[in-house]
Amino acid sequence: MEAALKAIAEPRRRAILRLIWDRELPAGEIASQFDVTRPAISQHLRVLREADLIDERREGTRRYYRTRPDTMADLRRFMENMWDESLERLKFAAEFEEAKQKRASGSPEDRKRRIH
Amino acid sequence: MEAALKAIAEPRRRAILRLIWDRELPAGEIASQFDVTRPAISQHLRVLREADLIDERREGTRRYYRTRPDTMADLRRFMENMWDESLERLKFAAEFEEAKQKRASGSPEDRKRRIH
DNA sequence: ACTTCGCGTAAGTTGAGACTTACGCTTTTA
DNA sequence: TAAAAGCGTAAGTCTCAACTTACGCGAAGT
Repeated sequence: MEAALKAIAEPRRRAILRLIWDRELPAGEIASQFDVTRPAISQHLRVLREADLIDERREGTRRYYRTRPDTMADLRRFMENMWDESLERLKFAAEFEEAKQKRASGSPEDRKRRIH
Repeated sequence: MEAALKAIAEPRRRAILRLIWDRELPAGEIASQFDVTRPAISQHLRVLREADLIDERREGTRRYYRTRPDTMADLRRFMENMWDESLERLKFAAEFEEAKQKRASGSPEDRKRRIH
């Protein structure tokens, strides 16, 4: 997950992922879409593969790559969880503040505490 | 958006975001939660602020920070869009393949093309 | 006014990462 | 079996980023 996050933080790797989302493509054809050398793309493909973001299939001398939907789904879920957690904690914090307000308006002790 | 993605790719910055999700905290208290020096945290806070992921409020000599829910929501939407696009393209590719199959089983020309 | 507090910033170091060129490996083809 | 195709890997360069220590700055206390 950590590896996947860092992998998609790189714009060129996101472009590669988009390129092989709906179809598998040999490394050479992927590289031909970019203005960097083939080894550079090969190294990007390695990063993506080690993050489980793409599959590799060898056929003769060619290597076909394709984006893995399941890991992409994990990534999406991770962001959703991050968001849901934040919402829950916000709700919790709001309730706590409300309770504090009530206590404060009731007791003089709390009123004093609120000053400082 | 690019900046936000790179910002959350760093584990320590995600930890900071979680720390100030439901409450604002002065820089010093944030730094005290980690085993790196205060300037290091200060620099992380700068990255997060420039990515619009946190808000800064100055009060006297203190600076209070808090996570911005709206930018976090943008980030979540970005991942969802990435995912939705992939689904659409997969569906499109599947329909195309199906059509190709039908044509192939009908015409001898296509059958020959399919071999190679 | 002087000091202390709570910070950010400057400058330097170190390691990671995005590239390049050179090379080597495996599979197909002549 | 020799050559070519289609790759990955090694090694080196350069930029960036995550730290460190040293310093500076404005606000608050004394």
